[in-house]
Amino acid sequence: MADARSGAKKPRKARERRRDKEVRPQQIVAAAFEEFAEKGFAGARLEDVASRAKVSKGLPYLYFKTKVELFKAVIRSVITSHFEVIREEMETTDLTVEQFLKGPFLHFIQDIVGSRRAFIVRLLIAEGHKHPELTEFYYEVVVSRGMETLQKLIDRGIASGEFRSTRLRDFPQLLIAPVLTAVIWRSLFERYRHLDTDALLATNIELLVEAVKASPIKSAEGDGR
Amino acid sequence: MADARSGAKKPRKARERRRDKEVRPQQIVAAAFEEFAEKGFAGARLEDVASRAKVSKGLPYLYFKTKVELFKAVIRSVITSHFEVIREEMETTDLTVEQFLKGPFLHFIQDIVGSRRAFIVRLLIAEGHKHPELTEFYYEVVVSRGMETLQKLIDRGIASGEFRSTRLRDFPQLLIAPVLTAVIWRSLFERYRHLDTDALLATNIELLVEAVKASPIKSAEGDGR
Amino acid sequence: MADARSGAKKPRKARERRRDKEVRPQQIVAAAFEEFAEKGFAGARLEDVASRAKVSKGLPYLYFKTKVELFKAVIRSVITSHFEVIREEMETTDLTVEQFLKGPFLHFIQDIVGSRRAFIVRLLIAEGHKHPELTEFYYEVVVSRGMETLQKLIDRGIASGEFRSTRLRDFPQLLIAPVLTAVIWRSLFERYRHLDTDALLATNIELLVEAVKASPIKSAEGDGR
Amino acid sequence: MADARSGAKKPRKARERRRDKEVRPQQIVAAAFEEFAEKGFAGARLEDVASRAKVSKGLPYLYFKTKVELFKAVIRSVITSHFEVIREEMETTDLTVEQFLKGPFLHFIQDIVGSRRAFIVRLLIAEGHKHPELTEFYYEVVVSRGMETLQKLIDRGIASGEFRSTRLRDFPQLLIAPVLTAVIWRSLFERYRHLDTDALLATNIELLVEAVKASPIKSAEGDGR
DNA sequence: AATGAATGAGGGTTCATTCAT
DNA sequence: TATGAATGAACCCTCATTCAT
Repeated sequence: MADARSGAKKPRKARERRRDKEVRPQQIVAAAFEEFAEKGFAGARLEDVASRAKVSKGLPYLYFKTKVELFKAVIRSVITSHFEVIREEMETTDLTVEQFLKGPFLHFIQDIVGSRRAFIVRLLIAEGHKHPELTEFYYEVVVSRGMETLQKLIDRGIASGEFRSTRLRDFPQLLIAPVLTAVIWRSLFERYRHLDTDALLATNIELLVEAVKASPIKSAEGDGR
Repeated sequence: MADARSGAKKPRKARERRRDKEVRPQQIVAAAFEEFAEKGFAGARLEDVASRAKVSKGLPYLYFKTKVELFKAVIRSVITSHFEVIREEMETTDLTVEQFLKGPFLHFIQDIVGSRRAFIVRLLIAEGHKHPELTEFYYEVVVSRGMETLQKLIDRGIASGEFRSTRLRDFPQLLIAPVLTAVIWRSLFERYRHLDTDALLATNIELLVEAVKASPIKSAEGDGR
Repeated sequence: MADARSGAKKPRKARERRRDKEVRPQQIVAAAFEEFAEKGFAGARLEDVASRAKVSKGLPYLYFKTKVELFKAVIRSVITSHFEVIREEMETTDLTVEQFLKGPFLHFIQDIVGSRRAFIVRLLIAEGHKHPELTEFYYEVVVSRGMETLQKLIDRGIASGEFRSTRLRDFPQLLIAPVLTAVIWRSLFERYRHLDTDALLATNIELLVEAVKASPIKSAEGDGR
Repeated sequence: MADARSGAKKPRKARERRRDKEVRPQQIVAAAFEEFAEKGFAGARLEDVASRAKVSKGLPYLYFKTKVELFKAVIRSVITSHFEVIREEMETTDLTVEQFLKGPFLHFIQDIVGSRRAFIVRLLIAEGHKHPELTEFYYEVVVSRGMETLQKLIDRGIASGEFRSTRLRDFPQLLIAPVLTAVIWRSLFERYRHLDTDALLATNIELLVEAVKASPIKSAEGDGR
């Protein structure tokens, strides 16, 4: 399944061993991710995690002291890194804010919904309050920074005259809110009624942008509100 | 409904018992609600439910065959009834759509966020996929009808010329999305950063209405899009 | 096995149930005693305790929160009460001190060696340092009081002129020391070489008494014995 | 014993390795001793033994087939040799028996109590009955010989007229009994109440000697008994 | 209808032991 | 000889569920 081509008896195993050693935690975390995603924290059995990762029952404990520790590792593995990319882009782009929201940003959140990362949301909602440090970690790394960055983006739009000054600035959550809805719909209601989540997200951004955009003409007259 | 006048020896006790008989299940469901809300389905112990309801450990089994059955009863008890009221109002009101959204509807969703009912959301997200019938029930009774009703409302706005014809009509979820966000924020992140959920919800509606409203002047000129 | 004679189907069970409820903890402690005595704390399996007590695996946990708790209960059950009797006797007797030591006291310690209580010594030696509260409890209830009482006894002998003033008074442990030896010999070496523990204990007391006795005439005539 | 002068490439390493080869088992046994002493047989983890000995987890298995085997090696290592010295001295000394008991013998047993060797007592008491061969070995090498030697010593005293003929001869354990008491007191009760174990042991010997000594006058007449 | 003692399957965790390197 | 990753049996403890009363 991997790059095995050496005809000798053991060299392949040797290489695998060595690689395994480095990959094991990831393997286990990946398996745990699936199990947790499917069954929730309490519902997931470490034995199943192990056998999904094709290792023995006891091995996960070599890398993760407890089930909770493994759970945290799972959360961290999903969170890490994905958000930095879009953040940087957001701060360095030379697109207009509207273009950015309707382009890269929209794609980013559409991707989230489609990706397995979305499960993390369910996990956090379900178990978060039992693991405050984890929630705090998530808040610091993802939520807090995300909100800040969005706020800056909107502010930039306002400063440049592209947007009116509205309360959207104070509630950047509104740009994200449908992501949650989409994720949850997919995992709960999709089987009863299909929801085009891409369009849902696009529509939300369109409408919000429409609402806050300084219309060429309007700007001459003041913004009614 | 509970008026018993049986001339037995201990009339008062008899009456109490009769009342108990009717009230017991509610008592238990209420206690279960609290436990499930605090600890999730798997984390809640039937023994704790029982003692919270001040009944014996075995009693819940007289009314609910299994823990799952009890869980379902909890979900149903929260769902039931609360939504019918607003639905009827929505269909019979003679407010303009904008007035309705910014008035009764806004209050309704603001209430949800504040109420204990909000926990149900977390429960459903966490456990829903394991209980499809339950999810289906919830979908039918709350989600599906809710979306339909909102759609009708928006359509009414369009028909009356109050609103432009936008895709909001296809995604009434957008009017609700921040409710989820608010509920989850409250239960997970409030301790790190306060969020004014009432304002969040209000802002969302304002912005969406702003976006879809047919502005008197605009209508003459077309809406740029 | 018990007093079953009622021919009816259930009455016996009913009676048993009720009695069981009160006796269960004792039953379990008794079974635990055997298991711990045989295998030590770590070596004993709660499941074996349960089946020895003819109850289900989980029942012990209804009465004892943890294995350690059960262990403590075992220790307590053995300690309690047995020592008070001899203590009182020691303080109220009108025998001479020599008579008391060679009579009631000797019998008391001889009994200990023969009884199952002796196992407790092994348990404490083996596990005591891991359960300081337990050890402290044992020290307070048995050791400390025992030493005090013996000291008083010896002091009485000195005061009455029966004994010389020797350091035995400071080390009443010497009157007890062979009990430990006897217990341990029995459980470890008896199979290789028989030891008459009764005689061992008797000899120790004889010799110590001989050593501390103030025989006024002795030097002149030999020791009346 | 370890002088290797092989002219290989890395002489020093070679020599080290050779030395290691001989020292390793001792290293491991020493580490195991500490662990067993602290935590008992079941409580000690082989991994801790290994890391205390600064070797890898698997190495102990190269020298000791199982944990039990290692345990036995520990016991043997402590037993061996220490007792031969005093035995020889006992048989070749030209001190009087009283002098010997109050001098070298007393020092010997006082040393035991202070030394780490004392832990062995706890280990044997706790686990001995599970390892009969071990117990037998201990009995043969230490107990049996020790008792015999003491008996001979006492007999020598009697033969020389230094001692009366008493039952102490049949129970030389009495000279040793307080050692057990001292060891156990130290490890269990010392924290609650200090015991001067040296004085305890000295007192025991003094009193026993006093009891069996043929008083100058008595010796002329014979000891009535 | 109600109690709560009792059951026993199930899951987290540990650790002696193995084995590929 | 030495390493330490990996195995898997075993054991403590929990808790949904039953059932005699």
